[in-house]
Amino acid sequence: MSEKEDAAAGPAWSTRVPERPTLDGLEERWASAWESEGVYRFDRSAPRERIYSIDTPPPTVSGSLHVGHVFSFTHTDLVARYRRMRGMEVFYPMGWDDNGLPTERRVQNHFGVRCDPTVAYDAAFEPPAEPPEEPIAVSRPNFVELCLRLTQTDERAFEELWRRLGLSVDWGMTYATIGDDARRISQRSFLGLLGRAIAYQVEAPTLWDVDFQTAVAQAELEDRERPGAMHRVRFHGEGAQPLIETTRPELIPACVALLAHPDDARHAAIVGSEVRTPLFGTAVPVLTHELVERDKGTGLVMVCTFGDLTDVTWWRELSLPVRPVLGVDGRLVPIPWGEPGWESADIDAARAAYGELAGRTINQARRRIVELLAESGDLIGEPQEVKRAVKFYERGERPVEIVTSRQWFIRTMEHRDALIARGRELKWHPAYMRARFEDWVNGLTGDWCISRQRFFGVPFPIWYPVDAGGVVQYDAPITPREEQLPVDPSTDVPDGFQESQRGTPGGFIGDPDVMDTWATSSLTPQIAGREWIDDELFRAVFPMDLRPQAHDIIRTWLFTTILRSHLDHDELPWSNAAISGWILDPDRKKMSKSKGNVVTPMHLLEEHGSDAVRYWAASGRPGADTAFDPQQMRIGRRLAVKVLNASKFVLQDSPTPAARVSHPLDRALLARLADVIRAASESFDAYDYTRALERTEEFFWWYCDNYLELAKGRRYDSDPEVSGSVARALTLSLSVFQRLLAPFLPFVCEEVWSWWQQGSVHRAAWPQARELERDLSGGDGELEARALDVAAAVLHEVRKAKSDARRPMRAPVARVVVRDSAERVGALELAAGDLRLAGAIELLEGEAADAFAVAVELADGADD
RNA sequence: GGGCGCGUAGCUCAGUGGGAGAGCGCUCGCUUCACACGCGAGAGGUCGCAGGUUCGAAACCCGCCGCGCCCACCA
Repeated sequence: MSEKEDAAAGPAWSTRVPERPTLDGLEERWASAWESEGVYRFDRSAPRERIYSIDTPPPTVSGSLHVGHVFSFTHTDLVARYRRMRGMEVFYPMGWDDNGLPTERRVQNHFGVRCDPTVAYDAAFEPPAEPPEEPIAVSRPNFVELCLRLTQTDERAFEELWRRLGLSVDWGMTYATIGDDARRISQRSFLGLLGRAIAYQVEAPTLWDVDFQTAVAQAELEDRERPGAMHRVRFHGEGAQPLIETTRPELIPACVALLAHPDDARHAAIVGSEVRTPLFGTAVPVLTHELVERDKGTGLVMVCTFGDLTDVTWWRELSLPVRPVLGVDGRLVPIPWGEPGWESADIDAARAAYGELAGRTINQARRRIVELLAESGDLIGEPQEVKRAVKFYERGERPVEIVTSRQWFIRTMEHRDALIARGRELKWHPAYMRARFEDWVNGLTGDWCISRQRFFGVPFPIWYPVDAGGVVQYDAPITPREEQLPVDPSTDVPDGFQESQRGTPGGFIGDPDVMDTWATSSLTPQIAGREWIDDELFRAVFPMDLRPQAHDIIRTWLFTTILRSHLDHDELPWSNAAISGWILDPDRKKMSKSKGNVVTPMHLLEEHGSDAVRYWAASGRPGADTAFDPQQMRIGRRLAVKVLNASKFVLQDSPTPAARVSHPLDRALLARLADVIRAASESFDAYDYTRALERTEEFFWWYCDNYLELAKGRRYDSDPEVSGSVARALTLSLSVFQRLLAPFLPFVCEEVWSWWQQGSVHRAAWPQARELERDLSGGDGELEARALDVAAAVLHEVRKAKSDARRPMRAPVARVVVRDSAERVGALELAAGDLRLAGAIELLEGEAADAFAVAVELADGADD
């Protein structure tokens, strides 16, 4: 039982049972009471072993929260509330992910500005009231300021929603991924990796989005089905005229080789020879490689600079030359035909043909070259329509290309084995989610590219010297001192230089890029725990206990967070990962805006009530995709109403409880309750909140339908031992139910708790089976349990008789004859008097164990 | 092509070696002194298909079919 704390109750805690309890208004009332009482405040003075720390997912603020957020954030809150009631100090901060492209795009449109890192910072800059036609160029620090200004509005709306949903976050601890501290920690970690040569810079083929004109990472790609066409194209050889098939004929000028499989006899004759490309007459070798698939197309494949990642593999392994034709803007660049690397059997023809393509976009160039190939007779047959999966940047609108550029990378390939081992150290909930992590690590094809050619993000804290000849010395980066962080090299000046030297011979330039958003998000445990800024706090919360997140970002957020912690701390960032599923609409598709079926979360909370929505969320098992189901919310609301009414029934006019529960039915009830406490606790310990809810809820309904009915007749019994035993069983069980349900239905449970207890239920002790030990000691548990079973069964038969006779439930009973096994009849004898059937009850012993039969005679006459 | 998950009542799902279950929906009944945001009762299923293991399989094994997600060297 909760200890009565003297005078701890504020004005919000009343002590009266209302006449007509209602759910209306509970959210506002208790959310503000929790805030003013500091119920969820984190006490950092607690020893580490009593701290439970959560690495909350920071939602992207430039967008809106949707039903899926409500779903998964509720799961985390269930665990947080359970651990808090178990006596843990719960470190449960909230972060805002305001760093990245979505915010950048919103700010551009909202204020009518564009970021130009070459512009100087203007401390007095104020955007016009109305966004101008032509965007105003502003410095990166000014742009970041505008981002922060806009995201603050979003963050307030998000916080309001989370409070209404009842997340037990300590709102005194929030962070933003673009905030000063996040930039400081992110830049410091980067500099550490740079010092250890784990971060490095290199000019290499990189995945490239031509619209955003930035490098992107493997983890940010997704496949989309796109219609394409397969073209059969003839190359020119001495005698042989080999055919290839390609979906990307516009890359023929970028062709550097043809490949066949080493065992493919069909092409053995030309392997080792040279052939010339159609239209351009460039000589390319015919080589072999194991990766070529014989049964695709003609068995000959064209290698270009670069059509896909396989081209990069072949280019690397076969030491092929490069012939880049694609520019960073997705258009074909001018080519100096005749110069080294661009030789041709017929320079004029090559120039003429390529002149038709230069400056065009990929799609335009493809259409034109098909016409040219048809005219020259090198296109064999008609192009065949094909469906093909094409890689897109997940936010992009055109396929990613591969472009050679200078980028920053973090070494991951050499750590793959260690990362797999980290994944096995981590406790996954559910366990099978680990396979997704291992699949991803095993499938990595290159180091993690972390630089982006964008503006709103954490800048690389790097400058480069410019030599006397004006050449940038990329190999000799200048780094800031730690205490200078965070720096923006586009406006800050490195030690020993003046601003006037920026971009001049003998001067310096800043690295123009920003980090991938995951390069910062991968440090959320360090950011939330304020590593290096508040090391005492960091030591208290890191490594954290829990990472909650959805399964779609295992390859990004979960993976990169493990990587960074492994590299910087040589340990896991957290000991448990709880993976939530997605919300599916009734068609079993992931709910998304494009489907037009997104319901706004605030509307849901207003319509059904927060407890009801939480109940629905809690019914989604860890990891399982769950259907959006308003019906389930109505059931949750029904449960909340039941909690109100059952609590009212137990608490109103309660006779004086005895010091101890003494009667068999009451003792049996408490014994079953102890089992439920054990089951719910075990489930919560295993992060299976759904099972904890199911067990508790199932028994609570049974309790209302059966035990409370049995108690009705007995609680005002003239014998104070009977009434005292019932009263004690009722108050003990009510206290337990209110606490077991508190994580799921925090508002209604706080309300009913306040009617008779001091302090918040959310800081009360989680129920323990041993609270009931004293009342359960002695006696014959089995016999008493059987008595309760049989009594409930008889009650059921009596109701059935009334229902079959279409009589009201208050119809009097003349006589009940129960026939059952000797064992069960014996048990019922203990409780027969407590059934209060208002009529005679006869017990007969039957022959077999399944002899249970009840004959009910209803009294004739009026029902009232 | 590979991996993971799923397939049980009209719907959403629980059930992992021995009685086929819950809630909703449906049908019928009832103002019952906590609750009409209620209460009581009832109907409803060849547990995806086909083999195997076992005295016994919804559950364990093998194969297949279907759905979803992730991954892949998708020319």
